[in-house]
Amino acid sequence: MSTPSNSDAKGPDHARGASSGGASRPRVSFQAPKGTRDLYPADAAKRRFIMEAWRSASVRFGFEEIDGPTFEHLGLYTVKSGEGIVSELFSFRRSGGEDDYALRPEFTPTLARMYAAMARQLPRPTKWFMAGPFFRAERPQRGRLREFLQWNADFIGLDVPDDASEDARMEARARADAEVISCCIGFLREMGLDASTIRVKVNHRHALSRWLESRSIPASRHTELFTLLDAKGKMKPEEFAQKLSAFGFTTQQAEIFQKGLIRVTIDNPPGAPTDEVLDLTFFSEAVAPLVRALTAAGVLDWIDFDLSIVRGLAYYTGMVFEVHEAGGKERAIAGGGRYDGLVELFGGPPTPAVGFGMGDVVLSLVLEDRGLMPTGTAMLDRTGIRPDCFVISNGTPEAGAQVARVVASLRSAGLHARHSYKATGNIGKLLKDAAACGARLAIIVESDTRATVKNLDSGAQQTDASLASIVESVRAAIR
RNA sequence: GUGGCCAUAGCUCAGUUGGCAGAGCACCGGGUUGUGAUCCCGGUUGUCGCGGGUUCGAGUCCCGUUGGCCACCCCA
Repeated sequence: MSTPSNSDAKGPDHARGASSGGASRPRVSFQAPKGTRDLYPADAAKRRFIMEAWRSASVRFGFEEIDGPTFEHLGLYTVKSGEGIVSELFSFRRSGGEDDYALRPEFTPTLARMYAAMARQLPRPTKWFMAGPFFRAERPQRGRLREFLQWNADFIGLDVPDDASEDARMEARARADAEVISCCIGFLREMGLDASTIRVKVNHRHALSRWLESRSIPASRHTELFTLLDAKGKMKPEEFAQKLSAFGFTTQQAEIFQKGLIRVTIDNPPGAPTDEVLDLTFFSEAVAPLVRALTAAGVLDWIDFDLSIVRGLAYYTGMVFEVHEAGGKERAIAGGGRYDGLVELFGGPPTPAVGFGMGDVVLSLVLEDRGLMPTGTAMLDRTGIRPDCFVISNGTPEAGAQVARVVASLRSAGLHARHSYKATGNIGKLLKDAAACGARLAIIVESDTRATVKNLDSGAQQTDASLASIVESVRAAIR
């Protein structure tokens, strides 16, 4: 390791090896790439916990699991989002190849591609979910990394015939919208969150569009209004009101947009005569079926209707929503909406669809902050990796000789059995080892035929158990 | 892409005007009490993120670079 450096002869470009081997080597970084995570056992358990909960909620709500490639042709993403998206992607070309690829930054294009390819033979509606890694070339900060997990659930097509009336289709869209939102809420509820800590903010693009149309404001300016509403929080109220006046809204009306929230119940729909400042008739008509469907699903108490939620994406065509921690300090936990034109854009038949995505980064922050991320044996239980038993010797040679045999027979029987790798015969230290790994039972081998079975949760112990029937004893004790 | 702060043992951190690389916890071994604790003794752990520069001498000062945290931007 004391080889003299020959960097003088190699020049500065070769003097940067992280290795101390002496000979020049390519520069190697021993740090993980920016915005990625190394998952040690406790971290991997958290990931598994979240992934399993996502899967469980999806299955419970009748979604089927799919997945696609983690990289796609670069063009798949520029079709929807334009060339500007490229700087946000990890894109690459294989050495010697001619095609450009990109690590997937989102799932919707893959979903639309997969659906379009099979549309003729898929049931209506089709309900799909997936959860997996995604990649975005953004600068990391709180709640945002370059590699993260995302859960997607999508409801594609409607549960009515193609020739159904527009009213029937509107009701069907609202049912689908509500089912997707309910699935998201069902997961959050399972995590221990509730309507006082989490708010689901919902808006409907038809409401604003029809309001603008009624004022003869051309469609070309609708996007401009969406952008302005999206930027609401980043400007002073006076500036916001002044810009809003360009769309015919008064200062008083701007205050309603400023506050955003419209709390709605089934008995108190928006557009009631009490709303004198801003005529909410269009909003009311747009969301009334959705309010009914959310009520039927039992989740209306989680919902705030919020006129300022627009989502950045141009492709949303109806309901849009975001899920926020009630304190409003974190980034959005989840977001989604209706995108009725997207499947067609990817070569499929005209197909209404609604879905959402939820990342693991903000979710984890919220769960950790509220003490809802399991730790210790609770996490081992939730992820199914808690040891059933920990086999130790009482320190005598004849007992010590039996440990490996006992462990092997327990493992052959399908039990999760561990033992100590320590040299000590100190029973107190070995029990500490057993408790540290979260084992339910400790088996203290006492001789070449007998053992003590100790329940590490209760402290109760059964003495003089037979080694010959140890598997049955363990099964009985952990039942 | 822009800006601020930061990087020393496995973890949390100290390290004075530049002068021998440190503490607690953790971990490992031994001892005591046949039971997870307490206690006692001993021990391991360092490319001071990386690469240059200044200097007799750099963890410390300077430059660059990588990574982290935070804000802006963006947010599928």
